[in-house]
Amino acid sequence: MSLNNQDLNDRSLQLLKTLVERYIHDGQPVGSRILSKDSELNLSPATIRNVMADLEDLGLIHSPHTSAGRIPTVSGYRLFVDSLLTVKPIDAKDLAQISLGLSENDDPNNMIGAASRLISDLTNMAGVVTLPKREAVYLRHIEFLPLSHNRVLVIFVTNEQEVHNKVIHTDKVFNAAELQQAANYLNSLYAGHNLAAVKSALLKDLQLEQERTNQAMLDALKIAKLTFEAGHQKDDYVLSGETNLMGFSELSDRDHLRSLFEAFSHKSDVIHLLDQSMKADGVQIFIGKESGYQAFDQCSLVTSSYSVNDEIVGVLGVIGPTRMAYEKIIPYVDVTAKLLGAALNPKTTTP
Amino acid sequence: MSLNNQDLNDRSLQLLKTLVERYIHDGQPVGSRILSKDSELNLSPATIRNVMADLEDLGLIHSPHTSAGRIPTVSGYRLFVDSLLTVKPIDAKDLAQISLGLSENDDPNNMIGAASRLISDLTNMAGVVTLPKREAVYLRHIEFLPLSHNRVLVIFVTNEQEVHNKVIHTDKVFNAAELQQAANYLNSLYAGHNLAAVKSALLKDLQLEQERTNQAMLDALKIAKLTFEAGHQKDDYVLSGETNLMGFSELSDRDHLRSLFEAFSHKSDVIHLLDQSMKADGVQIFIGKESGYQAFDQCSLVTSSYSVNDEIVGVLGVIGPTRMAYEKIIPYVDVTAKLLGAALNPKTTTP
DNA sequence: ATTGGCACTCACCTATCAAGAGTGCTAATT
DNA sequence: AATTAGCACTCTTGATAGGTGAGTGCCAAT
Repeated sequence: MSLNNQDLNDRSLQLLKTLVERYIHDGQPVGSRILSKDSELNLSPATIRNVMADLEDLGLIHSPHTSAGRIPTVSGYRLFVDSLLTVKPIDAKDLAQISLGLSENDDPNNMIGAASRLISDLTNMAGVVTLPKREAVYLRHIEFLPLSHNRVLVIFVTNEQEVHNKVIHTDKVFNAAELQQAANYLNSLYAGHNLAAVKSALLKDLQLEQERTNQAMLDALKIAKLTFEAGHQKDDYVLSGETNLMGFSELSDRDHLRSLFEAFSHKSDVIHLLDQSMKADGVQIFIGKESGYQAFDQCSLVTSSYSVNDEIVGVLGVIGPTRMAYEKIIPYVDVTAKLLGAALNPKTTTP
Repeated sequence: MSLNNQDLNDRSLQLLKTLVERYIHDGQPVGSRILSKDSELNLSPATIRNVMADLEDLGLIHSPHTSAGRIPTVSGYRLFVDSLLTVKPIDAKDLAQISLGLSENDDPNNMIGAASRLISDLTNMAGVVTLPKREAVYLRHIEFLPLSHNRVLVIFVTNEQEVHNKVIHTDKVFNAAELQQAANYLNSLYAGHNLAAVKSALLKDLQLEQERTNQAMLDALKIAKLTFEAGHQKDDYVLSGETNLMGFSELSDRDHLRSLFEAFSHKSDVIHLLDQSMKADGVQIFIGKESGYQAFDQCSLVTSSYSVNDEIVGVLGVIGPTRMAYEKIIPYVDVTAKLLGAALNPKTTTP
């Protein structure tokens, strides 16, 4: 109704704030009487009703039915978290729990799982953390082992300590010694180089070598080509505490729960959402249908990217009902993401 | 009431059978009138009622309330699946789907996931497959890479193509060359040997070497000890189609669903159950509380172990409501387990 | 041994009613 | 001109009551 500037005065905002807080707190539609007592404005319920009617015209709140109180809409929540929210500092005990929980691990993969479990336990909602994925991934070491027939097991290490393995099918059958030689050759040639660079160098070298007809090296390059040609990056995340979501009455409708959990198993939708918050740093919030996915209808997603060496490598987040205590959740997500990044940071290098 | 032999005549059993079938089919308590028409015995409802009263005394069926029909108890189901069931042959199209689905993969881990998804899709319930775990696991190849400080990345391959990796902390700092030498030494010493044997040999060799004071070899053995000392076998399984379970009205109670899904995430209970069916070969069935776990109250678990080279290495199963179509599910589980075993069988070895 | 008949039980559906919470509007108040 | 009291109205919620139908257990007849 475009009453925009006129009606969004301090008082309306103040009332919207208390309304949202109150609704988040006890899940019941908030009526004028309650709001009149809850806010410190000393206004009569009648006045409050007028203001609420305005807020409803603006699409910030709405009534489930005539004789119920008001509930924030998505826009209402959005305004609330963007401008009205006063975040609470994180509890010292919880902070300690996070640092401790993250310091217990060496293996990055375990660390991701630990972070996911920590944030889910602390918030009593679902925790989700993407596996770290670096832009610059360099090849550290490669190794081949012969399998039966013309199959070869490839093991290669990237970025300090990330181990990958796959099975490739070669044109001819190689024995262990030949493969060892190929690996040595490739390691001397490409170790320490960016993987993207390796791939393009590979094609060039392959052509060059083809002319020189050094069979052993040619074979090595061919094997390497097979190794790196298919994308081996698996976008994935670790989810914990999904079952916490079953405790929330607003999500406990069976079909709703089902589509939510189906989204969790298919992963692609969640990945896509998380990828979006990968771009920004700092905390990002998706409220209800803002995400664009039907399954997340009554859910909000609070995320923060985490960084290793000032490079954003992943996202940590919490999934819960739209009606969640944002003022607590936001700092928890923020801090956990920061601590996770720090914990993943390789210890100061020494030779 | 120990009327055992007398009352469990063919007629009673026949009626129990049709009762269970009917209940499985439409989920409603079965009354005497329906049963009278359903069974081919041409008995009046009154007679049926007498028989049902006997079956109830024997604890095979029970009434949810006075004026409802009868439902099988756990014992009733048990008797049904053990003695009364006539399994249906598997659908040819589905059989083709299974073989096809399992033949598309090279990586054993992918294959497990595929099997889990296949069985869950075909049965419309939850599919679960344990990762294959061989009794006899032999060391194939070991490799070390230096990390920062005194940390070393260990990669070792067991059983043809299973790649493991872990980070160990050594007493002193090693460089790449030293580690390479150690790996060579250990490979020459232990490659091809059973892992258990390697572990014990390690301790012996360590003592021997300590006297001879060959530092390089001593170091190698020490590193190996660190590598193998902590149990690195991770009992795990791949679960698919959990969300299918949300569609069954008898499980859709929120708390029930929650404890079920919590059991799925904690894994240990499920693992324990699956381990039990690892011992037997052929299809095993746990009905309702028979499993001993509260969470599986209204669920049945149909499992079959699967074998590679005549050695049982894992379990494939289906989790669904107690009221499931056993006559269809059983052969599906059976066949899928067999095909999975076959698909995992390493191709006939050639040098 | 089987069956028809009959009284009885219980879940389930529907209608009705009263209470309570909350609203919107209007007129009075500040 | 903003605020408030008052009032009629709406809609949910919970309790109560009646009716229906499916199904049972038991008894007497076949």
